[in-house]
Amino acid sequence: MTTDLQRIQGLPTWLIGRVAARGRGMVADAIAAEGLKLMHHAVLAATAEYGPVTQADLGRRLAVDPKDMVGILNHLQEQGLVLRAPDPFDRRKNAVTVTPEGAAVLSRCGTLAEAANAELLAPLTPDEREQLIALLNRLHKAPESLD
Amino acid sequence: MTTDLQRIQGLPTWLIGRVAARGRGMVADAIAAEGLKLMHHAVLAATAEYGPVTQADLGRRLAVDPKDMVGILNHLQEQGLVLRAPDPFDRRKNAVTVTPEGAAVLSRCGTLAEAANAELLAPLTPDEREQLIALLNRLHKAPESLD
DNA sequence: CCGAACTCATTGGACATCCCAACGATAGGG
DNA sequence: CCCTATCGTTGGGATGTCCAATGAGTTCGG
Repeated sequence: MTTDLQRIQGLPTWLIGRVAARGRGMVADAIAAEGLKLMHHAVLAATAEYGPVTQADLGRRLAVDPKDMVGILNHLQEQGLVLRAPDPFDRRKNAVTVTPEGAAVLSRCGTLAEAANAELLAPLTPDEREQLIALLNRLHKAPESLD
Repeated sequence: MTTDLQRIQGLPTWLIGRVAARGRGMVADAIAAEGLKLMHHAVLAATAEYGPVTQADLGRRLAVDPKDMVGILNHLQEQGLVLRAPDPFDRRKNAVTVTPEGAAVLSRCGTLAEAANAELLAPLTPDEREQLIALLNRLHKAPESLD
């Protein structure tokens, strides 16, 4: 007999949620050594990639609420990792850029995050890790054609 | 050249987190039709499985904070889906049981949740779905021997 | 040129989750 | 009969996600 609980806990969404929560915690612990939270790390990386970029743009690319983006950038700015400068061509916008120190922190955090990922995937063989990533990529890229 | 952003967004933890968030939302939307939240559904299912069970037991099994368990059970009880009766053998405890209506809602929610899961995994073949579940199970069962 | 509609950054609040700490009532072991 | 532990409950705080609204500024149609 299959119970309702087993029915739920055997569901892929439940399983994925559990693994995601654990991985999230592991990466968060890892990059905490650099004083960054998960989203701070992502925002910093996106800022580095897209050069001078507006907050609204960052929010859209990372699916972060504008309100939360304000707080994240405040924190990053207080740590001297990013700069907010008024855009001379559109005075509504802030042009966000990465400082040299921000780039250095970003580089170190990337390494820490990769180490945490390796630890999470430790039970799998290299082949299996590629399988997992490939499967997840198909589930991720399926709905959102533009990202 | 690989940017820091791509470095992060290609990480398994990032992918899993995105897929988990989407799956969570899909299941939540599905069972919202029955007036239940995710945790309410899980608690209801655990209550159905373990028969008369104490709140503390439910909390331990589902890793839910006792404080939050109070609120969840209050809500379920207001909807007439569970009953809290004093345990005659240990008057500290509440024996939580599922009402017939709770069992009916639970059954319908299980079907809805499975439909949402099927939608999430639609891009994969049946074989690939089994692969994914097997890989996730190994990542999930690795750390916690008792669950 | 002017107003309507939009975008931008920011603020406010609603909720869920998680952690820590207490409390009165009750149970069990020494 | 104490001492310790557990149970349900209440309280507070920290964090993360989401939706609504505001004032400043921009764009576009008429």
